[in-house]
Amino acid sequence: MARTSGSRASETGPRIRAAALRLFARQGYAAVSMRQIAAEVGLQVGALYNHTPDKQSLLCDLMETHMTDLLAACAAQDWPQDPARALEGFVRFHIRFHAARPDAVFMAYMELRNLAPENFERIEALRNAYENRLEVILSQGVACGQFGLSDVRIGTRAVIAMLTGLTTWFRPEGGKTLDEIEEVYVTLVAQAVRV
Amino acid sequence: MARTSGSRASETGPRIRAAALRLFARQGYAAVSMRQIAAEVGLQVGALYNHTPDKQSLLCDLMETHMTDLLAACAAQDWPQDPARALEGFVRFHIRFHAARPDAVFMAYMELRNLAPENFERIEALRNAYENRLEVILSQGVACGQFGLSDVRIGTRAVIAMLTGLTTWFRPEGGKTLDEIEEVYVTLVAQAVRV
DNA sequence: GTCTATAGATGGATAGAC
DNA sequence: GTCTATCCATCTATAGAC
Repeated sequence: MARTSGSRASETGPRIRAAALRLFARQGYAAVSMRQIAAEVGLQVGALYNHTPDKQSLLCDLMETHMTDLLAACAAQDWPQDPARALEGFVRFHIRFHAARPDAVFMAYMELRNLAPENFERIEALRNAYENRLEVILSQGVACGQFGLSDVRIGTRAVIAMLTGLTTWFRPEGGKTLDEIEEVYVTLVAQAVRV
Repeated sequence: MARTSGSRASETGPRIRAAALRLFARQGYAAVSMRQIAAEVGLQVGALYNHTPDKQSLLCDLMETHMTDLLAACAAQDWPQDPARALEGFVRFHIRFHAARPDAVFMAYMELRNLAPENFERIEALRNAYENRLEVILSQGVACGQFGLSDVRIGTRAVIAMLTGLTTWFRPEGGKTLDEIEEVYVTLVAQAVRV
């Protein structure tokens, strides 16, 4: 209560996580040291351990936060009954959500193998829950004859890979706006699965 | 000439590279130690340095070998004049080549950021040369009115991402054979780009 | 809650004997 | 060409002063 020293103490945790996210995404979990994270935040190494039990927990927290944010945002969307319209909505939602947080997406994709086994299982379950949203849409479209997909499971993975791949090359300063790219993807996906 | 000691000395280099490839793909470059690689081959650490100047060169060699193999195989294909048939050929070629070497593909994709800058540039150029093969096919299809793609550059990247994503989940022991999966992808891609 | 200091382990890479 | 032994840097995590 005596000190007001610049910022609330409770903001240090989030700042550490933000720095770790940046660094993990750019250099990879194994290549980033706790010292580097501390320096990025303006702390000494020891101080980090007031905010996380260890490096692995830091990674796991970031991954879990990203996945639960994704699932929450996905659930908050309103999903049209019509499969074709739902699919279009999914493509737009996925692109916008992922393009808005490239670091988290990149990390979530690349660092799965650096999770301890029990952490991996939990994160993997969250990921499957998300992909299931798309799989249900494709199934419904096939069931009612709107989509001509010969294998829903493969189609789901193909579409997810195509959409997520966008974040590996999209740069806001590039020639195309995100809106323009979104339109191209909407068309590509819609045509790919139609009868 | 005196010793025949089990195997030719000249096979040690390839065995080191094979072990490094396996480990880099499974755990990531930064997470793998030279001691681990040596143990996998049945050597002590110091002996590795008779076959590679350092760890970075080992990674770079593996990446470059993979990319030049890919380009050579791609050039050896015979490519139909007709864009639709060429596109089908590309999909089949890409899937087969990549499914046959999942470790190399995974490493080539994940470890780009661990290359020293000058190495990165060289590998990136090789990658662009490969993607250009697809871009040319799509351009020709658009030019002659067979494809309805609204942006060739985006389409190229979307298709590559979709195809390469296959290697992150395909397992030979899974329910589908590679041939079956290949057919699904051929259809998905052909439909995605048609007018 | 952050600091300094350090423990204890492990990393890449080298030297010299064989 | 491989071994043993080692240098030296760096790493994660902890201890204790403030």
